[in-house]
Amino acid sequence: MKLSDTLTGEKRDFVPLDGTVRMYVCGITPYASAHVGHAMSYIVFDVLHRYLEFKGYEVRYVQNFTDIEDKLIARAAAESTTVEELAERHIAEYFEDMAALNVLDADVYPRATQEIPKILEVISVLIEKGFAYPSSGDVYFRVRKSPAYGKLSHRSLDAMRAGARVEPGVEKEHPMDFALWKAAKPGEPSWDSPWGPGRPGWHIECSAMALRYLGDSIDIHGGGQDLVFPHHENEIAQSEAFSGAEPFARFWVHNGLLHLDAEKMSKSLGNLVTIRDALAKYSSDAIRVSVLNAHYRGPGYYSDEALAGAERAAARLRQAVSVRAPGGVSGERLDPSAHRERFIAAMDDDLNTPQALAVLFDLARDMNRDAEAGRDVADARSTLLELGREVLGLRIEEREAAVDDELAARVQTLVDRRSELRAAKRFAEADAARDKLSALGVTLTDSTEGTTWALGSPS
RNA sequence: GGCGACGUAGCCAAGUGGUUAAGGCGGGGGUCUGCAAAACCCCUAUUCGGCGGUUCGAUUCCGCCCGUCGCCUCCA
Repeated sequence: MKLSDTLTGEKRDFVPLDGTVRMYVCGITPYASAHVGHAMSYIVFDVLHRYLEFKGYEVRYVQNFTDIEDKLIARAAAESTTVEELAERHIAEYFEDMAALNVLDADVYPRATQEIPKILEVISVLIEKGFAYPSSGDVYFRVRKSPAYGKLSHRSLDAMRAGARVEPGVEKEHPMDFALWKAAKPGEPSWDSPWGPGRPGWHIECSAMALRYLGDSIDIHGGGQDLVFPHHENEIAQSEAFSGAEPFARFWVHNGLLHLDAEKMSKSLGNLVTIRDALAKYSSDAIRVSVLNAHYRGPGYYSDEALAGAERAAARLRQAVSVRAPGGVSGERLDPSAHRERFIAAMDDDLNTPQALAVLFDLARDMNRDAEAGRDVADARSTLLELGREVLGLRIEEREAAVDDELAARVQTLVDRRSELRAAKRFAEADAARDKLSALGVTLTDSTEGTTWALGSPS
């Protein structure tokens, strides 16, 4: 398959270094509930994960939690709790959110606070090699020592220097030098180090975890586009300086950012919709469809209109898997192999999920049409479910009725009475019964085989 | 200011140097139904931001312009 690489700007053939694909995706900083922008990112990498496995690769997927960081410290203080408690709570919530979105688990979920020895090792080696220097309890990375600094984000040190913010009271050799280790302030969580008590800087934890769990050279490093600079730029600099191995990551994969009302959804802007908010209104299939309906590298848009449309689209797939030829099949069958090939070709082309989804919709239409014509669509149904579920992570299942028996019995009684009225052609009374049920949120579906009902709007 | 991305039907969104420019939503028509609802089927861009250039031919390649957005500071 072909995959885009932010570092080179190329779309080229993806072949793992060896039999196992090593994939590292930057995880969350667990100081707040995850929002739908996170959902977009992790759905994208979930589909990449799933597709690589579908292609027969073994994948070792590592996703971190940065559970010590300025925001966590500030938020914990504001909530009068500890950093650990705050992080633990949001990590647990994150796992629930991901499960609800049908995102497969990574193989390892390392946490910064549990990787301090490796972090200290990396920093020590960087100092030994001259890539880092202590400065009054802090340790900084020396960007001028790294000649290729800026290669990922495609900018020069000079260009960055112009806009660099100079923090007062910090003694750095260059404005762009960044902290590997931060001296502890009173009351902050800290760990002992050769440079005094402190905590890791923002970028070092990802380098340490990637190096520890995946090695010096990994196949895919992913994250949102907003991480390209400075986070990933710094990760490359640190990791390559530490190991001497290049490239640190063979493919840098970045997803576009989710927008809400024409602006990027971000924590600082405060225009957030949490994953829980979204799941309260829309199914995970709808959320996934809305994400996968656009290419991962472009921006995404979250709006009620878009999600409602995606909900209808997801329902279309769900409906298609239940179609059967009325009155038996004629012996001809719908052969889905061409659809399957088109789907794979689309996914092979840098994960073109909009096109892959389109193939599934084409298949759904063909199934409806052919079933009506008396053809056997069993193979097509298997293909639709295989590709939709395994690769795109859709559930494609009937909504849970979630109706207790007592209510079901009462509704059924009313439905039966209406059926009797209809049979007697007392339509005015029958319609009144339907209206009454409708007011209770029950939708009726009449067919030649009788009347079925469901809570809420059908399918 | 520097770097980068993008502008395709009412909305979202793929795509291609040249037979009919995917798909979804919405809208219109039809089938089904006692009537509905739901569902399904069909239709829905002579045209791809504007102006030039390259070419036999460009929406697709190049240049300029206009517009939107992102990064350069914490962010998936």
